[in-house]
Amino acid sequence: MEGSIQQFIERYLSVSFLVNKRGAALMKCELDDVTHDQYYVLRYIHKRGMCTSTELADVFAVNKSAITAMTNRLVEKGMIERGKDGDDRRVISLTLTEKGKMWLIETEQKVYELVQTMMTKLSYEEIELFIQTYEKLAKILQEMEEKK
Amino acid sequence: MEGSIQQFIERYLSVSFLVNKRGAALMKCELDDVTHDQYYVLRYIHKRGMCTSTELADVFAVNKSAITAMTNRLVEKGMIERGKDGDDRRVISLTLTEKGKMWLIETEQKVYELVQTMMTKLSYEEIELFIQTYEKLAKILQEMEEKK
DNA sequence: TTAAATAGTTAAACAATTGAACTATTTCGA
DNA sequence: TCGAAATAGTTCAATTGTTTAACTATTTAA
Repeated sequence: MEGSIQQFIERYLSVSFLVNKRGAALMKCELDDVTHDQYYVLRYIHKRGMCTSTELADVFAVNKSAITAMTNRLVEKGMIERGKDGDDRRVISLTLTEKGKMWLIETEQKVYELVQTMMTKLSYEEIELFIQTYEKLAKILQEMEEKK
Repeated sequence: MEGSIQQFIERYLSVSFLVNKRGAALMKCELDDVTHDQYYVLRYIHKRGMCTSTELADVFAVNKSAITAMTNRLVEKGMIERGKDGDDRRVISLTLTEKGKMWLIETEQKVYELVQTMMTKLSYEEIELFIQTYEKLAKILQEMEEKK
């Protein structure tokens, strides 16, 4: 039993790193001059409608200054814009520009096709179970992080 | 049915990115002055006993010059060493130094504990199925890459 | 035997990241 | 209510990972 857990850990470490590296490499082909990380930031902002630097830094588990740098690049590319709103004048809201929305919708299409070709090699049930467990892991990781 | 696949893709994209970012952030705490990527390179070399730049570049899906840069840093840190061996004098073999081995063994311990705390929140069967599917995905990705 | 292929390096450029110091604004407790 | 502490975001310098193109050295093969 103990030995098996060890093996699980070993297998998990190997496979998770590989799938991510290779997945990112494949996705990059569909992303024009936007990077992999930038794509996820655009996705997140779009899903939320708008958000703040602090929220992005929390969600992606990086420093706020990393977010400033990334959003600078996205603003330069015309994908997002900064705006002041709300009563708190310290807060800066980030939203997609029209160009950003257009780009995202187009790109989501391509990325979806990519993920779909990958997924359709598995059964419906297998995907369902896999994602469910993955989501549990996300929750567990978040709790572990909060404990620190 | 179509709608569900769309949702799977959406959920997969969100959760895979998050688990990786957060997982990497947690792991980083255990890695002293070695980075997350460097850790995986050390792991890989250790598992294989020795390997070459070209092999690393293939496995991690990056350019060979990226590997040169990384191995330079690992050599500077005294973790690995370059050696000539074999008949082909173009090939440079990469192996862990004693210090590198020591460090890896110590660190694997800590990382294993981390992954273990994560995994023990799931049932044995769930982990088994999850990793099996993950490994299938790795294989599928590799095939997709080769097709290009 | 020479042309093509392969293994690896170098250099310039860019993206992501951290940490510390900073500005501007808000919150809160005495 | 006032002043100190907290919060939101930026700036700057440094490190790391990455790509691309040009390069050296060696091997393979026509």
